[in-house]
Amino acid sequence: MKPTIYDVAREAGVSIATVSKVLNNNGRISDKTREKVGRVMEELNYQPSLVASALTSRRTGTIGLMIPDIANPFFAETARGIEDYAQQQGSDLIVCSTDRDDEKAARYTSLLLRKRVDGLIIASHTGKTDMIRRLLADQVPLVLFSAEIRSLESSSVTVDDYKGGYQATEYLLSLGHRKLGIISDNLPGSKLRAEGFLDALRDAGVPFDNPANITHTSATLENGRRAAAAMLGQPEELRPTAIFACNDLLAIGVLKEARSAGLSIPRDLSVVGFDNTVLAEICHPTLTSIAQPLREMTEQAMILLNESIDNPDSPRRKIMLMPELVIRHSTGPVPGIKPEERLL
Amino acid sequence: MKPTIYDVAREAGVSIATVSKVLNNNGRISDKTREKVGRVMEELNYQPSLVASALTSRRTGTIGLMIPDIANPFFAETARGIEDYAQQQGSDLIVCSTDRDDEKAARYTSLLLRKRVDGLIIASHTGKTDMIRRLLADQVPLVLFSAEIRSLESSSVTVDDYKGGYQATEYLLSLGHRKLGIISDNLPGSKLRAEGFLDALRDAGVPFDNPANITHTSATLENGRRAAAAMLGQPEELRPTAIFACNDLLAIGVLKEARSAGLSIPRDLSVVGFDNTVLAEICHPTLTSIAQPLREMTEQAMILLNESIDNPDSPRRKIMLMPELVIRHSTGPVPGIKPEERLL
DNA sequence: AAAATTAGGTTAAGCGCTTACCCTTTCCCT
DNA sequence: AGGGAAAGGGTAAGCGCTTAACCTAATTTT
Repeated sequence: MKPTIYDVAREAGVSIATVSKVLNNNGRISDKTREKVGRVMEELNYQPSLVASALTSRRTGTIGLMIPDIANPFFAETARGIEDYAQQQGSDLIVCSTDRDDEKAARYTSLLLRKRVDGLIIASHTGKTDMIRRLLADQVPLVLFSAEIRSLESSSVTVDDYKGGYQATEYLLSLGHRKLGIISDNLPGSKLRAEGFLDALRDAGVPFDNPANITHTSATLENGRRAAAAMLGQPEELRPTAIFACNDLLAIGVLKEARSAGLSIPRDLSVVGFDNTVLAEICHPTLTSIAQPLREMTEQAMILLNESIDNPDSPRRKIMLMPELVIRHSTGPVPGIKPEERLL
Repeated sequence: MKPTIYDVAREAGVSIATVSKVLNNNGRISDKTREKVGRVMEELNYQPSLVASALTSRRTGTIGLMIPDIANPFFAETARGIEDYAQQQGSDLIVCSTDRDDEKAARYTSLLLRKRVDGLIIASHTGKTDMIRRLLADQVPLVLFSAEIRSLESSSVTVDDYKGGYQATEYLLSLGHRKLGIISDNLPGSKLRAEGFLDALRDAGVPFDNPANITHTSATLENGRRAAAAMLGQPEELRPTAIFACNDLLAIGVLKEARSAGLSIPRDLSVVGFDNTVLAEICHPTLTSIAQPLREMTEQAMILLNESIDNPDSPRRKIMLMPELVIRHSTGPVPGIKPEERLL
């Protein structure tokens, strides 16, 4: 049997309260006792049960992370950031892949609540607000990650998606592109990215009048390919010379399709992705992408979560961080364009 | 305050033992009582505390997963497989990224033990056996994943690394390649892969006498590049026409380096990777790779772990699964080779 | 009809900690 | 020297469950 606090107390000739105090380093304990108890702990290889301690102290030291899929690089990187931060404060992470399935999310949420996790970071909501609304009402410490819900008063950490879309588009315009395409997915953030795209065009006075050059789909490589195939299959005068994809996977699909259509990148087509995952470095040519400042985002998320854990009715805060354009080799100027025709 | 089992018992007019029994669906309870209690639980939105129940039942329903880095696609996919299986049985996963740092691993392990996880899946050991040996001695249910330790009597699930290396090499030989290179990393499994490589050459009677064509390094894209640069920089007669890299990341480094050296793949160079991660589909050309049967592996790992949890002194088992060659576009015949010169 | 089962609960003792509160000593001040 | 404060530690009541043991009434067996 694993030794308990009673065993330690007995061996050290003190009460369990004393042991508990040296364990948690509080209360008044003389150096001598502290040392003796410490020694006994070593001898017995005592591992205090955090489940017992959680029962009394109401802190489990574990936080739940809800994401669509841990096998998706963007979320794996997110998880890593949060894990590192949690680890620093002695907590750890239960990872829950929901596949954006509301029922699965509900099951997981319930499990996490029964496990009495200290808090939740949710990066997988589907837009259905009722479950989150209920959690909030129940005072469950929680922060929304990477996608917020405007109608809800919840803490959140996001990147400025609108700005990201705007930025990507501005950049493509500056390279001389005038016929642009956009492939968006069906997530909340992507809507904003698309808005940014459209507004950037409008602000530059570049018309966007070909409905075939905007596609909504879900984020897979194959869908990216298909969407690109449709756009690139148009007659030359309609076909875009640059495509903004709302995430890296879609963008890489575009890259692949372009190549098999015999186009050279970036000469014949420029492509910008979003998220700046490892994939952007892996593919060929390497992908220009809008980076989410993941490390800062995860750090902020943990800060907000901690606030909320320490004081359940501390004010909720929404934090929005700036995206950053990372230029690689999938983008280039429109061939033959004269410098003065470039924007900016 | 969250309702407890006492609240439910009081409202339902029964004892807490009864509530516990309907909760766990054991003991003898009439349908009427069961229903009434169930109704009260709903009304109160009762969420039984699994931490309290863990304290008595000695089952936390959580398992610890130790991996080098959750942001590494191979381990993220592993985690997903284990998570899915765990979820089916109502458990969940604490993910620990150790960076293959023994001290970090020790800290995490201790945390997991104090949290009284039901068992450990370890995919991150560094070859230092003492910590694992101690865990085993302490009867901690555990299974080694993806790399075993021959000297230890521990359950494990691995792919046949030797066979994988052999298979990759056989395939390259069958394409007519005779000057091969290998880039290995410093992990236990990779040694076996390299052995398989060398034995395949020996068995085919193909000499491997150029020490410059074997490199050991750690698994990063950049290291793959560097290693490839060294090999490809040799005079034509020494330079390999095919390279086997012991994991996908290294292989992709090779792809990149080859391209910037102006080589065309697979015409001028064939490349085989290992692990068959998503990256193999992302890169260009897509990567021929030795696949680990991840889904079966994670399933087996969970089966072994469960056995060990249910009966701590059930016999340990080592399971080795077969790798599979997945042919994509990074490999091809040596140019100009006649069919009869090919090995089969 | 008496004895033996069975169904359906209840009682109470933990599980291994934390913590408010209390009790001695010892020390310091005046 | 006497009194108060501080230092060091102990007591005991939970935290919210599970489960062995037990009890009573109803049902079955012979």
